[in-house]
Amino acid sequence: MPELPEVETIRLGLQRLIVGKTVAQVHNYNSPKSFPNADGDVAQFLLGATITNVRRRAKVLLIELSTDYTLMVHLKMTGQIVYVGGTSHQASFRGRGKNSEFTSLSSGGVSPSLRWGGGHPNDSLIGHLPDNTTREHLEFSDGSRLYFNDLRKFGWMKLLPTLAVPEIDFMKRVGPEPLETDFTGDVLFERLQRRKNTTIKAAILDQSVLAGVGNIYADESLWAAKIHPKTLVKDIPKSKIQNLTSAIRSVLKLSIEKGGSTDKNYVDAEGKKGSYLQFANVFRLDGQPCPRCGTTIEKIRVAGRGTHICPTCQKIVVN
DNA sequence: CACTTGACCTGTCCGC
DNA sequence: TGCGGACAGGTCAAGT
Repeated sequence: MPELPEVETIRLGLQRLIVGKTVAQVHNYNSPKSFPNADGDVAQFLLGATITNVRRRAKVLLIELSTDYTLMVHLKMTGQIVYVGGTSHQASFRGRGKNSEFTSLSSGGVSPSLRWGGGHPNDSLIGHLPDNTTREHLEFSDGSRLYFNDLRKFGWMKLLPTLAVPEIDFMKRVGPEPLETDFTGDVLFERLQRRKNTTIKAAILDQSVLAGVGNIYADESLWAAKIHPKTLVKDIPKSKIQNLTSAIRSVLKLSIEKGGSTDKNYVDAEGKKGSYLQFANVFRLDGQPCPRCGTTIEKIRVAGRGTHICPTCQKIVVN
């Protein structure tokens, strides 16, 4: 699920919702890849800590604490971070919808109808929490809560010293942020030199080449730049990489504007779905006409991932 | 080192 | 309706 725009959307929500709050309780359910229990170091550096900032690097969420520790969260495929505000009355969480304390349902933020979500546009993907997908859950001193849900248990939440964050392997390896102003075609071209003999799709999914692109935005960007995803990196002229760079940036920006993509699981920090997929041109649109030329969109497999292309707009170039 | 594949998990969907 | 297999947005370890 969450690629850069989804994680950024969550970050923006959390920045508004939890900065300044103090952690009063930590609950751990079944999260084999996360910190084990609300005891020991976790309790020492998490309990009583105040949230000072919420940052993002690539697809990783960095919740900074007054204890100079950072809560790192990776949502992987099905993770969710959901804030539930307000009272600490247990009864508030019973029943789906009408008594809900979810900010998304009480603040009038109604998602537009969704192509993929199914059901009524007001439906939340979230029932009362914690539920059977909840892996961690923080309770703040004002009674509001932050839930980490993850159906498939690929995701994790870890606590480590803020100064140690840049030292972990992933952070050292990860490539540039594509929405930074200094991310130019020249930069991407240079980064791609490490993956010259693989397909362009595999290359842009590689987080060491650039940060934050996943399957949805890879397909959308390659369609926008008119590049076949199976094209080998070495066969793509620099001018095309310039186009791809612009495409990646505009696709990611549009998705952030739309609150990200909700296929099945993704919701923002307030439980709301994102609507980007309504604006997608190829992703999951196999069988439908290409918006640019009308050719039927196909689904193929590239780099082990389902991949959507317009066979007319996107041709494999061979040198 | 560069590259590909399978594993991690659980749920859903599709065909028989 | 039930069952088996393929598949799902991400990364990592292990293989070639």
